[in-house]
Amino acid sequence: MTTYRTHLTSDLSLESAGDRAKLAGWVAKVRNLGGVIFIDLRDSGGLVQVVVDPESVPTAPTLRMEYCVSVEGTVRSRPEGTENPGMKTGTLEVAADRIEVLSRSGPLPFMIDDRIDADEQIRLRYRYLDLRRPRMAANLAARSTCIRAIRETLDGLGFLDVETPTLVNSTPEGARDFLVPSRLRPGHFYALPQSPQLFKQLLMVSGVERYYQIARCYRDEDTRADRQVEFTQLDLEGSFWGREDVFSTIEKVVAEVVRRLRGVDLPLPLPRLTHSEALSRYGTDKPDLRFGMAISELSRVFEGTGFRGFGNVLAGGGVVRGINAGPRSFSRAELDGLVDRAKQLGAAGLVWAVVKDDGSLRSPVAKFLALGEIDGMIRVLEASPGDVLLVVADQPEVASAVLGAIRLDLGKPSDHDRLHFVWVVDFPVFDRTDGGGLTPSHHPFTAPVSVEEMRERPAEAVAHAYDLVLNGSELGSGSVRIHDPETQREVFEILGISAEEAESRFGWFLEGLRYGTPPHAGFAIGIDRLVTILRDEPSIREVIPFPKTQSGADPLTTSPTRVAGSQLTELGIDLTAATKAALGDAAGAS
RNA sequence: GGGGGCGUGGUGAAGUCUGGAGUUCACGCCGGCCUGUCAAGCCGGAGGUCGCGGGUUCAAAUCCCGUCGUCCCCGCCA
Repeated sequence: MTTYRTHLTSDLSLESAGDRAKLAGWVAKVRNLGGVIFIDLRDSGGLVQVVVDPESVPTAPTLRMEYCVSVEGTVRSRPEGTENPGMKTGTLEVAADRIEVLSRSGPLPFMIDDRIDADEQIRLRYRYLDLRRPRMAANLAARSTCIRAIRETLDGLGFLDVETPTLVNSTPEGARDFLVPSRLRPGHFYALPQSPQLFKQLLMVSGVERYYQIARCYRDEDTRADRQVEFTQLDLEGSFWGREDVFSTIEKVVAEVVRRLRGVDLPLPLPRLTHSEALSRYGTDKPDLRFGMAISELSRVFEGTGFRGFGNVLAGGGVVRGINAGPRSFSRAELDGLVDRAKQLGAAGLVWAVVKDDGSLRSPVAKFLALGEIDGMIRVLEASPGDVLLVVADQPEVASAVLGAIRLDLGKPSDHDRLHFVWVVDFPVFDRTDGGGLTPSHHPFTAPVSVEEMRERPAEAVAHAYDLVLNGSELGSGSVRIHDPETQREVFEILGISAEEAESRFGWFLEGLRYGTPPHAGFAIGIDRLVTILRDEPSIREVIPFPKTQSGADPLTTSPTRVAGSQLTELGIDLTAATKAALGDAAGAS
């Protein structure tokens, strides 16, 4: 098969018993019994046991863990009673007659073993060893399979894979850009792209009609378990498309990825939920629908209530909402902990109530509630004896956000064995900023459903914008785009971006829109996140070969690093005195 | 920018609350024994500035202050 081998370990089976085999790989384990030596040989296909008998190999070389070796021998079934059912190749072994050490390994910084997790920083420092672990190797393979499934699906649908630049213009809104100084134009900078957005829209102007790209994107923001500064997305756009074309295409892609990585068929079409419904029922725009515990509206139940805690809020335009946390045996301390948690999340308080067998409530506020209110709560929350009910009275967004967070605290499954995809549709065109202004909910190139509505009530206007959510995680976003320069101008105006400013920053793009732009729509899916969930990994870093730490460092290469002063001079860059001082440089030196 | 967790031979953990000799366990490493093991077994051995700096104390892995690294979360992520 190659210069060094005839078989991968995964090629071996009982049917090849009696065959000659030349294997090459790494020593995963040595069991030296004094005469016979067993080696677990690992290659990219898996593991197989190699038997080194002193009669066949009188002068076996010293073998230690992770030595890279070449083995020649005969495939045979294992003697009866020595099979290992825990091993894929556990019914067979390779009887070696020649062993050669191709290269030795020093003592390992940690064991190459899925059962043991070394400190992540050490794993990253020696990532090349970490990636030898079967779980990590499988993650790399899953990532590759995912991208292959995407490409094959989209190639079959007539999409064109087009590359867009990764040295682009910086834009002040959105995430921070990574900047790249220009040597030929000192004082000028490129930015690394946060997404290929404007280029793919121009490709629609170019008549590409169906575009996709596996695109590397960069955002200079703090990382999280599900975010890296550098990440990969499937970026996709179609001309003469509305949102249904986006949905059906993305659903085909996702279903194929899930089929190959999970071996299951996703029921299509995927369910949909409106943005406002997601917020009111789950308190978030990325609801985890693997479990219920939805938020219910209780305001009408408490209309005219004598309980001032609720009555005052209702009178002030607030709402009363609650969740049924189901049958639970919380201690008083645990229930009080939930109240603290609600306060920490910004609610004035939280009312808990346990349904008693006789249909009454055990609750600090039970004595303030009318019988009809208690019955109403039980009816709306579909509560049974033993259920714990949690109620928040506050402004609508606060009540839902707090209950949504507690819902996740109490109910979120810790694994991703089940998959629950949902489209969250009808995002607003704009969100309110803290200062009371408007900011794009998605991005400023998103088409409003109705231009009239956007003009008249911009803060309430609904956009042709949608997210794909999997198990409470935002996988990606998309929208129908604005293809009409006049509408684009109006959006900038509402955002407070003057015509001159829009022209100077996006003029190159806006001009393109003036040359017969087809209606178009598109989407982008975070590949790292998708693979993370499908592999049931706790962090995005587990599916990225060489990820960065929370401080943006790479323990393997030690990047980012300082550069020679001459490089900075060539770029016309001078570090500030404060930076030099922090670096311990003498004044003037760099 | 903020809140929290963690940092102990090469690795993982216990010890820290309640200060008293670098103590313990497992893996790995080195040497020896062992011919059907498979997280092999048995015997012996080496290996640590308890992240770093300062303070309190007769005495600090342990208490206090600071700092660095890392992880989780909030902010942030059009």
